[in-house]
Amino acid sequence: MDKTALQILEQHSIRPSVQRIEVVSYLYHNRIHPTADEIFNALNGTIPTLSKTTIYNILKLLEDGGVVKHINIDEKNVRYELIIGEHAHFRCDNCSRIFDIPAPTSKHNLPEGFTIRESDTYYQGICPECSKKPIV
Amino acid sequence: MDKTALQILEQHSIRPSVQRIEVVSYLYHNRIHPTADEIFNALNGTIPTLSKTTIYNILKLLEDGGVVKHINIDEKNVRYELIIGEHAHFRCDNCSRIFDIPAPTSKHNLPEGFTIRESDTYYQGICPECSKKPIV
DNA sequence: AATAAATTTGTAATGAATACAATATTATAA
DNA sequence: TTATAATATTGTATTCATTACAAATTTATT
Repeated sequence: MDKTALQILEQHSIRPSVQRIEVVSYLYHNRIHPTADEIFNALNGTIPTLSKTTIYNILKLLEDGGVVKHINIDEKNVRYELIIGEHAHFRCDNCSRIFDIPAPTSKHNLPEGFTIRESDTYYQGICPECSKKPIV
Repeated sequence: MDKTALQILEQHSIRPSVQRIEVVSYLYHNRIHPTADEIFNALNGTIPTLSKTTIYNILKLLEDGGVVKHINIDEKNVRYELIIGEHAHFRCDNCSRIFDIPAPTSKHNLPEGFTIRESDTYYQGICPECSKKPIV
């Protein structure tokens, strides 16, 4: 049982359960911005009775509770990550992996009247590993 | 028949057709970042035989040809816009409309080895109109 | 006009996400 | 503890955007 995951849930006043702890633990230890499906497949081994609906339920709960954030960089599926310090996302055109990248230092040019709640920066290009090998 | 839309297609070496001209024309005159479904519904009146598959086909063709770009700010549907000058996108939390906003002046903090092909900035918050009226 | 190529269309399939009701688990009251 | 209420999980069915694919139509070429 993951102590850190339990703490994260408690800090956000979300009642822990085996399933919730496992989801948070998975996101904590696998910073790969997984889809709901990937999380389900990863946890189905340890929790054989797991249902995919539960994953969706928990992700919604965690998002409402401010524990996770979804990422729209991939047009197929929604991806999720634990909310950590501010950063940007980089998706490699070649291997499709998503990397956490330091956020740019930006001066926003917002017209009069707009109020920003959140700002996200998405990069696309080639990651260091794929730069070294010939593009498939 | 929209002369401008025809020109845009010709500039990108895409053979014109009634359907293609109408899609480009719609995107040119309606800067609302529509979904494929919205485009279909808007054009189905003028082209009664129109098929939704055609809209998807054309959007893919236009995207490959560098005429349009898709936007992932909305987790439900993919949205489209004509490629114009660089700008950021702002989605209003209240009315869900997407606004074109001047791009921020950014100094990117890319780690060694990453190469950027494209960078997108997405804002979320409250638009001027919704700031004035009480939030629903 | 005949034939080939390109485009559009309709239908069926896919697959992520949601709705919902049933079951199981946990907390609370007696 | 036992009974009851509240919460959480699960399975199934549904929705809906998108894609696959083949037939029909339109446009270009010989």
